[in-house]
Parts: sequence; C-alpha cells; structure tokens
Amino acid sequence: MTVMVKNGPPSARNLKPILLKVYSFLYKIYGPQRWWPANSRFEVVVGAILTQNTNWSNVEKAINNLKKEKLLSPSILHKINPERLAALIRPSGYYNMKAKRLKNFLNFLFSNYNGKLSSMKRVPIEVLRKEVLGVDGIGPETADSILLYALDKPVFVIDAYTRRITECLNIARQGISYDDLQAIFTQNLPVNAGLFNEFHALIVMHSKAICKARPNCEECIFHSEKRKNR
DNA sequence: GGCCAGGACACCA
DNA sequence: TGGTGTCATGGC
Repeated sequence: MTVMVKNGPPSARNLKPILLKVYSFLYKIYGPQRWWPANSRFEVVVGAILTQNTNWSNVEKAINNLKKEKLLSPSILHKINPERLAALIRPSGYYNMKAKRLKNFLNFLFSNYNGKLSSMKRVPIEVLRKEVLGVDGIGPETADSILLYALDKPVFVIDAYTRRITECLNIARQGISYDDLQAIFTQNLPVNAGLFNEFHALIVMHSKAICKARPNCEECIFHSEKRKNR
C-alpha cells in the first residue's frame, strides 16, 4: 500500500484518494463488518448511549441484563423506574447518568415519534440530527451513531478510534474539532450510509485488532506509511 | 493498585 | 472558546 500524506491544513488538502485507499485497504484485510453489533435499531440506540466513555465488553454485560429481563424495548424501558434501569445497566459504568440519558431519549422518542424509531427515518437528516442533539446527554458522537447505525442516515461517526487513526496517518491534526474531522470524511467521500457504516466499523476493527494508536507499534499495518509521512 | 475504555455536560476564566 | 472536574464499572 502506498499512501502519500503531506503536511498541511486538512481543509486545503484533497484527502479523497487517501481516504479511499485506507478504506479499500482495511476492507481487503478485515472484510465487511456489517455493523452495529446489535439485533435491532433500538438495541443500537441503547448501545450508543451505554458505550459513552466505556469499554464495549461492559456495555454488552449491561445489554445482556436488559435482554435477560426481557426489557429491551422502547415501551418497556419508557415505563421502567430509573433506579431499576440504573441497577441493570450498572456494568456499563456511569449507570445513574446513563439511566437518565436513556430515559431522556425515550421521552423524546415517545413525545415526538410515538415511540417508533422507524418514524424517525422519514425526517430529513439535518432536522433529525438537530433534534437528537437536543436530547440532554446525547452529544455528537452518540447522535451520529444513532443516525447512521440505527436509522441508516449518511453521517460519519467520529469517535476515539477515528481520531487516533486520522492523527496517526497525519490526515488530521491532534485536537481537531468533531465537526471539522467529520467534514474531512463527508467532503472527501461519496455520501453513502453503507460506505460510512463500513468505513467507521473497519476503523474500530483495525484499532481494536492491531493499531491501538501506538505511533511506534510495529504490528500496525500502516507502520511503514506512518514512518514515510513523518 | 493503576490505567484505560467507541462521551457529555457544567462550570469557570 | 478552551480547560477542568465529574460521572463509575470491569479487564488487564
């Protein structure tokens, strides 16, 4: 793989060939990911909120608790008392706060969409994103995860993994804002939910599997490129 | 026992 | 606008 990344402000650089090359390379290595790891749109939403600043394995434990109790549905969680919800999602950490955030989203869902996620799909992306961001406890990453993975909207998710790999490859500077980094992807790639879905999933896959964002990690498949670009 | 993991928000200067 | 503290569990 040959990736020529030059220094300079991201906005002034044509990053389309680099991003496409990184994508096709990751796809070749790891294959289709078919994300998100969930069995329903609502499970995606719950996972997106519970995974805030937390290891995914802890989120799985919390979701399994909800499944075991047969509570993983909007109508049931909408009615459940917050203390019980907090106790069930305890393994995901920050459980009191996350119980409130789940409740906040459910209140929004029932107030505006009759509790149906499928109804949200009809709303234009800009309107929907603004609405979801208006829910207390739903920030840009959580909102975009919900839009992309639960509602099939073409928004690129920026998370810790995305930041690491773009900084690692000198595609974006350290500390770049969420919106600016997101713009790098959306302005340099075809606007396509399937592509955004796979690309972000592949970034996470790669980061978990090998890279771990260590600039000197000899195991990283981008190791030679990183040296070249310094 | 310390560090880290797929954030978001309030508060302050 | 940017920095800092808070929220918390579980694996290594």
